[in-house]
Amino acid sequence: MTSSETQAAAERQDFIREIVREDLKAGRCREVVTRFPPEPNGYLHVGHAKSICLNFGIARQFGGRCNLRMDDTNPTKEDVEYVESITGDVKWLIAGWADHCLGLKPAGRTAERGERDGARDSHLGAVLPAEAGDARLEPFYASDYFEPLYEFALELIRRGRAYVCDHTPGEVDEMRGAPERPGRESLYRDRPVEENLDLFRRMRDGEFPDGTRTLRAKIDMSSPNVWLRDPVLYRIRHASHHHTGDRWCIYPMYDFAHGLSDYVEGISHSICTLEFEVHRPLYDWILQALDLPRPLPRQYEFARLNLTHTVMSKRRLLRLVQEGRVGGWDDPRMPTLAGMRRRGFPAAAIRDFCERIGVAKRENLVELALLEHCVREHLNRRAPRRMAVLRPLRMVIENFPEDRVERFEAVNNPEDPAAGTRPIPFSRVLWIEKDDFREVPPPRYHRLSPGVEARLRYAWLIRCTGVVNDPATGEVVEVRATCDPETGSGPTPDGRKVKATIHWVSAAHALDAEVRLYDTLFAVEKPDEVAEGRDFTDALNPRSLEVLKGCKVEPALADAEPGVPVQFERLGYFCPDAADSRPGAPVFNRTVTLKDAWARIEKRQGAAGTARDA
RNA sequence: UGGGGCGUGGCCAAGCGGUAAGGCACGAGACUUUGGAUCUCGCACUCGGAGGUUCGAAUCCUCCCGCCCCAGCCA
Repeated sequence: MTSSETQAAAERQDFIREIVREDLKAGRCREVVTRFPPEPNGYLHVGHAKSICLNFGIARQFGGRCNLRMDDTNPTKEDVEYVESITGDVKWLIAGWADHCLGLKPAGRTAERGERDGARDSHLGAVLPAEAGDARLEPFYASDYFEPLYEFALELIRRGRAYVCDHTPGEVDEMRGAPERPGRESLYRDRPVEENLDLFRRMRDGEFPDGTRTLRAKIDMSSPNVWLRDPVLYRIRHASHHHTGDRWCIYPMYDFAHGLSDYVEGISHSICTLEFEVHRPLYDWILQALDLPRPLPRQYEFARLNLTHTVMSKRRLLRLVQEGRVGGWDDPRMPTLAGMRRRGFPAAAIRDFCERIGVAKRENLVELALLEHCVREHLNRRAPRRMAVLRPLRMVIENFPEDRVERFEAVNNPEDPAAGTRPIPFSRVLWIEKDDFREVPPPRYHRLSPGVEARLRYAWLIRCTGVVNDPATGEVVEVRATCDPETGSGPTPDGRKVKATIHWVSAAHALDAEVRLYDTLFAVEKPDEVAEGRDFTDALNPRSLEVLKGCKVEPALADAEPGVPVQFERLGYFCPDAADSRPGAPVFNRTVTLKDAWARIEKRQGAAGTARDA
């Protein structure tokens, strides 16, 4: 955890935390229990990170806990692959920050049924890592509550608040009415309790095919809030479930399962996104209709995160994966936690980002630049510096003997003296970056060109004496230069200054590497807003991935650890790809570029040129 | 046109009746063996609009305008 995180946690203030603080002060709840309840039907993305940071952040700040729960009430869309990735991603994101607040439960345990103050109750408390001992823990599952949920449904029927409805899906749809027009009551609405009980039991026993009957809440078909027009509570689905197997053929709907799951786990604050705001009356109705003995959870809503140059809906991310637009859920261009991790984004940087974007109720579109800023800020302080040449151009130091090797001490991290130094070999033939040489330098370009003197990072000043061109294409294939060995570290003896410092790698000592450069997945800020008749995939950035082979990196990079970021000086932050990098054949992912003043100048000049031409 | 929300600088976002925080982005400069980092300065006479209440309004009231969400046996 960073010190800014400690500090910010104390000051952090948003409308939800304000409510929590008030609830605590007024004694409306004794402990703060939140939950993060994803449906295991896809991978987690930055939008989820916002929710995770909010829920765990609150638990952390107020000494409570946050349960990880699979909201798995729809067997047809969910899969264990997703519960595993979700669990891993959550643990990765909160590691070293809020893992002590992570509420899990002993593997295999389901809710305890019982009585409390004479009322039917069901409860399943969390186990925190500190109290786990040897017990194997796992996330909570809404599907673990299918039995108590079924009991709650029976109770609703007994109370005359729910009934079995035989209308077809089409009829139900048609009878629901429209937002400005009331619906019509089901023909089965006044079925006697006993008949409802019998039918519902037989639904569970598998006597009826899918879609033939539902259990519905008896509320108000003329409510202006359509979610109160006798919403479906249970549907029949003869499908096996990733967690409960074939034990059930009726499955509860979100609205019925969610609030009651919150209740079972003793959640105090149930935080979700804005689109559930209209469901809140139903959330409350269900809990209140049961006269439950313990305090009821309360639902609060905040605006979900939108990020420029990407899409966030699971449906669209799934399409990118299924259509092969990306390499998978963990493709480094994806806004998924798995993708960002593979790309090299530190969890702490993502948390910092989530903190900076704030929590409010207004719709928002956060610039990707903020996320990148957080990543750079984090990495600048800790990533070791290394030299790497991405697009090698041969340079010969004419006055440096063929057989000689010099070693310079290079600082590992100027931001962290404790990181020490390392030796880097220097010899007659070097690789420099193609970008660092121009035969004809444009205005404001102050790197190398014929006749110009520049600093070789950590080494001597050199002066370009000429070039060797490809006779066929005219392309520069070699740069000739002489070095001035009087110009060691520190200022030059004669006080002469040079405009540029360029990086280099000794050709005789360099390692070959593959480097993957990433740009935004989408070419436009709002891929969700494409023109009529076009698809969001039309906005995909054709240059989102550039693979460079034959890059030259300094010897110290031989033992770079997968997933651990380094800075390639003057270029950006990179980390060995966790999936494809091999000891003798490293593959680096570019996490993010360094801020680049020259690139900005070039871009501006380019833009000016276009404007003139137009 | 029913209901539920939301409108503060390019993007986020504080502000809770006392005279517009902060961050990102952007611009200028200093420093610099990363055109990196760091540092300094600049960047809303104004809070969707119009009225009203008040000594005083982004904050309270009224009306208007705009945007988002809701009619899955998805979550």
